[in-house]
Amino acid sequence: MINLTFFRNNIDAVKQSISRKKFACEIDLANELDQKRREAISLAEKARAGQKAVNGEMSRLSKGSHEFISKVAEMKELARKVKELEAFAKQANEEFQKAFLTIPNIPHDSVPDGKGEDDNQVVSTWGNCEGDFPYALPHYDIPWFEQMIDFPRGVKVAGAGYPFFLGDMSKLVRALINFFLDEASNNGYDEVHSPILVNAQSATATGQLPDKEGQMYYDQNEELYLIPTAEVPVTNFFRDDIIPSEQLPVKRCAYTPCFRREAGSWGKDVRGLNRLHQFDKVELVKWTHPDDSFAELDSLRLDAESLLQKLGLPYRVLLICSGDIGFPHSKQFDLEIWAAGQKRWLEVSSCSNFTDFQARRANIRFREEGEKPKPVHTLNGSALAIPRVLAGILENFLQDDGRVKVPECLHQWFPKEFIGPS
RNA sequence: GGAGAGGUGGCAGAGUGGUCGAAUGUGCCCGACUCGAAAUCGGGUGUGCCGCAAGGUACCGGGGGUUCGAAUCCCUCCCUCUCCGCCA
Repeated sequence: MINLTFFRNNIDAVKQSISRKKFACEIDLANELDQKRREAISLAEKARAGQKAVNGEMSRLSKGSHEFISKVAEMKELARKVKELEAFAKQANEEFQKAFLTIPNIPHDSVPDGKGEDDNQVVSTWGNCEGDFPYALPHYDIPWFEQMIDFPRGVKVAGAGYPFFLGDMSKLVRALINFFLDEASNNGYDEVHSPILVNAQSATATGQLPDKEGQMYYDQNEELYLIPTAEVPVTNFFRDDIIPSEQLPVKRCAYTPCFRREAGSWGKDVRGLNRLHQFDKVELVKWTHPDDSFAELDSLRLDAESLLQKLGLPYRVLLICSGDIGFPHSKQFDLEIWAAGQKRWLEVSSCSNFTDFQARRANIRFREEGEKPKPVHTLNGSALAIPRVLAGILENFLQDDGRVKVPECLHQWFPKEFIGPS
């Protein structure tokens, strides 16, 4: 959530900024409910103070005394009133909180205006983008593709979007995970292995709830969500914590499977590895001092970019426009690789600064010498999503002999020069 | 899954209906003593919300209830520990 004091004092500016985003929210209603809530709290607390004062007197009286007994009778009415006012204040507060929770984060000034993905800005490109790859094929059209990535068996066992990766392909997946994790460690991110189911409170803190309720798999028995990204459990590690300021920035990385129902988006771009219900991803997460978060976003993005450069995959960097940016995001960059077989861009990373939006929801704070605790800024980025990176490798590095050349940086974990039919 | 015990401030640990945001110890900070330190002594030491402020209010695992009044009694949920069962 955004800063309440700022919200109160800058309603018009907030309205203006948020109107740049695509999310509908009732700012006036929230503001109205805030005022209502404050009045209600004030009234309830005044009544309660009166009650407490009399109770203090009563505690000094002897229980059987006339004075005591008459006070009990007198206080019954006040007690009833206090209860009523407190219930009203509680309800007013809940109504406000609910409305306030639907207000998205304010986009940063550097975020360009735009209506949708067509208005995203290409910030930079690297490598042979949209260039000539003479032997490239869409990865799903490579003759031996289904020998190594078995979709029909996945359909039988689980459903569409849950393929098996077989033999060398499985090893290549593992090599990518190891490469990404080791690179992250080298860049100063501490590795964590996290839960892949989370409770509603965690999903709310990072902003998946209530915004993306229908996109997550849910276990009704345990009331747990399968994570759509490691961002959720990893960020929530510090929920309700105060991080000593000298520890900032905290940098962590995690490999997890990710689960997305992709409700509504099934039907387009679904072939092969482009969009799966379950996929592997290494995620980078940072908790930073508010003054440093945008600089940290740039370095986070560069950390992710360096992986693509080492893999030799051409890519472009998109600065996501206001109309396409996510709900809790302040600023967002996407990295898209050029998949030469499909002749299209594939998003393999999204690097974002959430400023204090998640930190307020999650109550993650830092404390500076002699100061009150303040919310940190949280950031995260994929580094990287594995199936689409794999798709890029298969398509771009396909040779005339039908085999795929494996990038050198993976040889430490995948000690073969080529992958293909055995 | 079953039976029992328990969840109090950074930590330890009292408190079983009233003056309790909460004894005491410990840790931490400031000061005194000291050349300096240790020891000792004195003082301080949570967070949120409402309020311009003074101040008020809330928080003893979460939620609900009883009562004029709840850390304390009742209900419920969660978690931890011990024993049993099951099991990677």
